[in-house]
Amino acid sequence: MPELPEVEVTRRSFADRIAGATVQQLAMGKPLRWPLGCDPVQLQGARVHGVSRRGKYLLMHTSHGVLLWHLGMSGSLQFAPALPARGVHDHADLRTDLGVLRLHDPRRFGAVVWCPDLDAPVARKLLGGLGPEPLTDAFDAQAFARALKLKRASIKQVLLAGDLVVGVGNIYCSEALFLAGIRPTCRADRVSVARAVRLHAAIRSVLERALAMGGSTLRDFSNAQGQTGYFQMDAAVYGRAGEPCRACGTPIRQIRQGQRSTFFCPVCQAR
DNA sequence: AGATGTCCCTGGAAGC
DNA sequence: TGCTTCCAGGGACATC
Repeated sequence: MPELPEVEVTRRSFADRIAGATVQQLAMGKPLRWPLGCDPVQLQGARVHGVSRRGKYLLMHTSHGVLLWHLGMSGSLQFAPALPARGVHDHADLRTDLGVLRLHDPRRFGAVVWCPDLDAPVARKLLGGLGPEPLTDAFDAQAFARALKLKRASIKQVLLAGDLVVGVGNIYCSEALFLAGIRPTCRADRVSVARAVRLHAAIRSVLERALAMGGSTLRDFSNAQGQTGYFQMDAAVYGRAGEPCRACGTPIRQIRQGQRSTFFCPVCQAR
């Protein structure tokens, strides 16, 4: 379940190594979340300039356009000089003169999408509505607090929506709200400026910590040890329904918001 | 227009 | 033991 920290760690693991490569062939497997959007032959001969990240998308900049990679919920990328024959869940192989970049994605919520450039309609559709990056100055506490005042949905759903800040997935959302002492069901416009500022800091703190641990997560993942690492992360509330809150001992409660599980401490997150 | 619900997909766990 | 059902997740799209 890659969230922003793992996507970033993934990026760092191959961006430098693939820069300067020339694409020989893009081989696609079973259909993914969205179609590639072009004939793979068009990418042959493209030179890879670099790989950046926007939210949970990886942007591979090439001489022939931008290739977007999304890991969905079960995707992982591997880049190596050579790889064994594709398995049943390997749905994209980008073969270059420097190695093969492979998307492994059992649940196929991921995607590889080609955009001629970042102004193209498909790029605008996928990237245009994204909010500020949480770990940059673009994510401003005061602006965040003001924006919350315009939203009536629950704070949990507003954070997940991705237009006020990107990269806060279901797991880190529960964790950040716990850290900030805010109940997930609280209406966003009823979060005071002071509490919004705390939440802003909590989001950064949770993501930065996960990013720092993401390295070990990814190594475990690529070593096929099984878990993706969220369970090594020692979550404060996520996945701990019924277990005692580490701060006050009250059993952690689990509810559903928008078809998704939310975890919180009813005492530490009183409102 | 903003909020909410639905769907895509598959493997693993839980329930019968 | 073997079947069925449920659940996890991000995000586009449909509906209210």
